[in-house]
Amino acid sequence: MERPDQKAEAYRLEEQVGHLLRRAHQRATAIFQATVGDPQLTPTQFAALMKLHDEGELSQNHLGRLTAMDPATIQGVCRRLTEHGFVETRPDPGDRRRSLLRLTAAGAALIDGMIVDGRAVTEKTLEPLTAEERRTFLALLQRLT
Amino acid sequence: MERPDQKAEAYRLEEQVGHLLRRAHQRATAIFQATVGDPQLTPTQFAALMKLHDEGELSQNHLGRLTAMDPATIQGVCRRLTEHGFVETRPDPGDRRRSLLRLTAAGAALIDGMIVDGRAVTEKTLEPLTAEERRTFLALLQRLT
DNA sequence: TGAAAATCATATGTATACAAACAAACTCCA
DNA sequence: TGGAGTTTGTTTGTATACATATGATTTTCA
Repeated sequence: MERPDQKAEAYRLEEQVGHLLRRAHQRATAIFQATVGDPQLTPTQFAALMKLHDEGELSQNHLGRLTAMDPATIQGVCRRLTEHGFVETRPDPGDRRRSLLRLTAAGAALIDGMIVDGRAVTEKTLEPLTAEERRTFLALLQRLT
Repeated sequence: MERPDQKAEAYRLEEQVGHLLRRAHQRATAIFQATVGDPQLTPTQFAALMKLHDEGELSQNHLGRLTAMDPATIQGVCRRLTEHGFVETRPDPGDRRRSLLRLTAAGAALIDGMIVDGRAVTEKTLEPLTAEERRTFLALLQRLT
């Protein structure tokens, strides 16, 4: 005799973590774009500028590690940020493989004014949850990375 | 006098929901690819096949809504699934704008064998959490979509 | 020291993801 | 009924995201 709880449980796409994470990420990105209406800045570009703001000069791959982008991805992000004039490079004097990336004056001004927007994005994204639920959720989410 | 909790709190990228969701989604995708070693099937392709398995024939945009993909995205996914022989189409007899999508025999066989893998992906992705934490996390995550 | 291994940045190819624009077909309702 | 508005699917363009390959450089260690 099969026990009821041993029977094949339906596979519901809507309950799979991967699918839910994908949708939650889509929503967070949409909120970012709607909130940071000003420039054509994406979440990953914002993350890269923020890290350069905090850390100063960084090599491209190092910046990628700090923002969770692989070398191919961070390369494109940095190229576009450079084209837009928010970032500039100079050769690393101690390692001829590397270039050091840093914010331009325009990039620094942009990111300074956007920290407020960044907080608003997080606030709006977590809006469906209470303060305690937010803490719980963020703590659990951090353990899944 | 400023109260300590009123002072400007540092903006830490590592604590922003959007960034954490992006990283958690990256991890879930990587676990999917490592677990479903068999074919070159992506998470979104898997989701589309699963919905066609559950719902039978669907129009392309309808399938997109059920799997959280916009018309341009689901178009590419369906084109590749058709090219790989997992999906086929016929004209909708009642609406000349639409085509009806359905699984081929190969597609049905593939998805039947992959439901087990799907469960394993969810299991591995949630592995850092206890059973109760998983329930809590999934409940909160569902409310953020 | 000198060869093997690792790292850096780049390049190519594939796959989401979405905005915007479009033509064809359908629905709604005045 | 007939036109306005909507829906369907496609196309173009931009931006992640990653596997894989490559050449230049640096590090490691036998």
